[in-house]
Amino acid sequence: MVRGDINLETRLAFPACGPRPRNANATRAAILEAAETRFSRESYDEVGMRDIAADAGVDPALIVRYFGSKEGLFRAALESCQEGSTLLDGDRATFGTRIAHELVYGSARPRKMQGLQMILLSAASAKALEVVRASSKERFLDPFVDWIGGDDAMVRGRLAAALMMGMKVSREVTGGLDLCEAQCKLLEQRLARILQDIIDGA
Amino acid sequence: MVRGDINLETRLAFPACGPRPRNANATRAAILEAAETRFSRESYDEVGMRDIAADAGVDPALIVRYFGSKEGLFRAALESCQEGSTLLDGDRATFGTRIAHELVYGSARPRKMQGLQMILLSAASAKALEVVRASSKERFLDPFVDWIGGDDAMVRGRLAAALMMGMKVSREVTGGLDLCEAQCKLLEQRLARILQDIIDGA
DNA sequence: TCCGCTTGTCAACAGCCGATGACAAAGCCA
DNA sequence: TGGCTTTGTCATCGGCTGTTGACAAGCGGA
Repeated sequence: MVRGDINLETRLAFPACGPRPRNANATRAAILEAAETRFSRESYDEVGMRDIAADAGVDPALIVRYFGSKEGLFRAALESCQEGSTLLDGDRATFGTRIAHELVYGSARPRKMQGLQMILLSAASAKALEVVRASSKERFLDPFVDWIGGDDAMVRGRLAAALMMGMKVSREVTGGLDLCEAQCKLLEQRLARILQDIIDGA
Repeated sequence: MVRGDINLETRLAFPACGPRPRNANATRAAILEAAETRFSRESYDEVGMRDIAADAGVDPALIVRYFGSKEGLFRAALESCQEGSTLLDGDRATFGTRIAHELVYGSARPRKMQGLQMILLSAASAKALEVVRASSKERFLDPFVDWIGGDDAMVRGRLAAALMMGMKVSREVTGGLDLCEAQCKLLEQRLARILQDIIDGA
């Protein structure tokens, strides 16, 4: 988060506190971080380069300089995001419960599934879909399938991934507020068992 | 499909074959049909009013006249679509197999799940999401939950809907070409059983 | 000190978008 | 026939988008 001697908050609070310090690495990183956040909360089409630039406290032209284009930035953000995925961290036997809890009770703007969120949000946009298609398989699905293991791991990975993504979409669509406490708990339990059954191959 | 004495194909082939016949109902219907098709194939943000107008062989200004705005047209298209949903037609005991077959082997541009596809594609756009939130529950989820029945029908409906939507997204993201015949068959079987188990409350 | 490369800033471009309002023509009714 | 409403056409608006190129300023090496 180093960007010269002036941090993001200060810069946002006092936009006219002088020109941006010359630091290419920090600037690049700031843009990338802003892009990850934006693209995991809004769809590709909705996010403007000026938005990202403003978040990073940077001139929009610098995005083009460092990432070539909006599509290039999206690609970089997607790849950067998925590297940090912690989906598969933890005991295999508790995979279902962990994921189910995250899906039912987790923050609507999680850090854990940021890559998944980006894929989901931008799957609707043709341009972004190209990028997603090119990298989601090897960066998300393949590791997941490897982690599952076994003959029909691809099928099981596909099922589990579909269920996870569907739960996210479903929550997005309904606004996430239409179930009472008991129903949430029940949903969590059933979801956990289904997920676990899928990866266990039951 | 009646629109004066000149049908859509003729009009597209000969765009200069005279002014559009004066027929408000037919024009409205043509716009609505074009919108349904477009919105179920591309996201809300990607579809332009000029695209829809061109498909319907209509001046873009007429869309505003008849539906108020792009958002109004989307709302109308969504409502019109979901009325014709045939998801729940058929024997309850074969629900899983029917849906699974449709999800695995069905056309990428189905007529059956057009409403679902619209919801999915446009859930990423903030403006469309408002509309979707307002009507998807009562027009899609509630009938589904009623059809399932029982105490925890809401939870089960949610799970099944999530799985269905997730499969659609998953297929979209991967391009739908990454499984061999045997794997498709296996996927279909497992999906069918999981779906059936969900609605049966197992 | 001067040069050259890097980095940041700014104004502007072409293109698309949704939406508006003026206008023309068709059809209907008195 | 004359007038009114409905329907369709067209030009255009303001705003936003991604992208570009000119320009300025910092900074290190000769």
